[in-house]
Amino acid sequence: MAKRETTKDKILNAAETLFAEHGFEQTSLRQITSEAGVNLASVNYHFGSKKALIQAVMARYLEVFMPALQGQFELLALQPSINSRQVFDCFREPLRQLASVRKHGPTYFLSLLGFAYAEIQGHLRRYIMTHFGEVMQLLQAMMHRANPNLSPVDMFWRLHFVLGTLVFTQVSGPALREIAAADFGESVRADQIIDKLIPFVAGGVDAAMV
Amino acid sequence: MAKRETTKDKILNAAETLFAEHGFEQTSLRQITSEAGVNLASVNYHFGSKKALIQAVMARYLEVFMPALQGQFELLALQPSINSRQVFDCFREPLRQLASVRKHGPTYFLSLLGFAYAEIQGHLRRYIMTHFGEVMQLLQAMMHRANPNLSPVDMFWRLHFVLGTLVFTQVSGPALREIAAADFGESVRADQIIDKLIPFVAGGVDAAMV
DNA sequence: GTATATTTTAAACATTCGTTTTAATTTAGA
DNA sequence: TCTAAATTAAAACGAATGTTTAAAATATAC
Repeated sequence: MAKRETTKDKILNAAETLFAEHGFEQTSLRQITSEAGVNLASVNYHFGSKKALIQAVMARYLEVFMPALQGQFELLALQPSINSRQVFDCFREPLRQLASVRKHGPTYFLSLLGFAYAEIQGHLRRYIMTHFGEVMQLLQAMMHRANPNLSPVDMFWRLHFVLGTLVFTQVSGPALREIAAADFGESVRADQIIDKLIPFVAGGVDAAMV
Repeated sequence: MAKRETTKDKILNAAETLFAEHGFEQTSLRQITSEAGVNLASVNYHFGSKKALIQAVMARYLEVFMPALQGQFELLALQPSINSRQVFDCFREPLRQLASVRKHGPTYFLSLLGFAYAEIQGHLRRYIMTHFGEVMQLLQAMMHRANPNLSPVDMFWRLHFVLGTLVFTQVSGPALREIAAADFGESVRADQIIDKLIPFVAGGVDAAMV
């Protein structure tokens, strides 16, 4: 039967694509409703406000991604010894699974996360901490087991450096991929950047603190 | 005699502070002219447009920073062997010298750079490449000498990861410093973050490519 | 000192944005 | 089928933005 796509879903899908490509603030409700083929007012009718729409778009992914990530962490926690590389590799499978949410789910999600952090820093941090605090604590615990010599405050900073790298890469990803393709003749798919990213951040986290 | 501060300079100083604190797009011309105590229209009279004002603010720092950085690179190039850590340490002194431009020059500059990259990616990249291409080529040469085993394309990506880390750290710096101070009781001055950053990025660049 | 050029000022302009309103239309329940 | 609720539609609102205009004020040159 496959019931016809509802207005709410049309908005979510159009918003997600535009948000991932141009950011939240750069995308207007008129662009979204035009792309979705619905009336402008329906966003406020179904979601209440633009901010609530943004949150709904993020939630659709986070509710799939976070439990999957937690599962990976719990699996890794069984190991007798852990290193940073293994912790970051935990992100791969949950990220891949986002393809079930939407065709380009993995790419979209990272891009959304990047813009969310860059544009509305405080809100996203608070949302993640209140809704998925357990996963974040697990991440911290894993990182500490992987690097017990690093002080908590130094680990705090390095984890945010990691986040920064991820965020920036996704936000400026299309432009960088274009340059890389032009300069080196090597075109990198969006979902392959994480293969270049993980060794880098693992190396950074494991670096000696001078 | 210390001639009275001209309108143009008043605008530049007010704009710089507000840009560094809230970003370019988040800062309106009315905020700037109000803070500077000048008329709204004087921005367009003296600079032509907001975009030109942004460029003027950035240029004031880049024209001091880039030649100083080039000097450091040329000094390092004389060494028989080079490692990544030494390359990144080259940024310290030029950054410190920005205090001569303005009281909080070093902090402002990094913050501006962060916002510039996050908000108007293409423009800044193009501006830097056309005006300071020689310095950027020197940086690439230095990094290649420090890590000859890394392919050019991999080095390209890692350098942009580094930039991303820097950018993000500065943009979300105030919020992060606040959290760190609250959670760990350790308050870090803005200009001290770079001490935590350099080992991280050096470790990331030197990581083995799996 | 006067005329010219430069700068400052106040006001309005033209867009764009998220949101609200009000009426029309569709859907669902009795 | 009739009625009430839910949804869609068109239009306008109110606020904010960068920019332009045209007159007033100031500084500069002869």
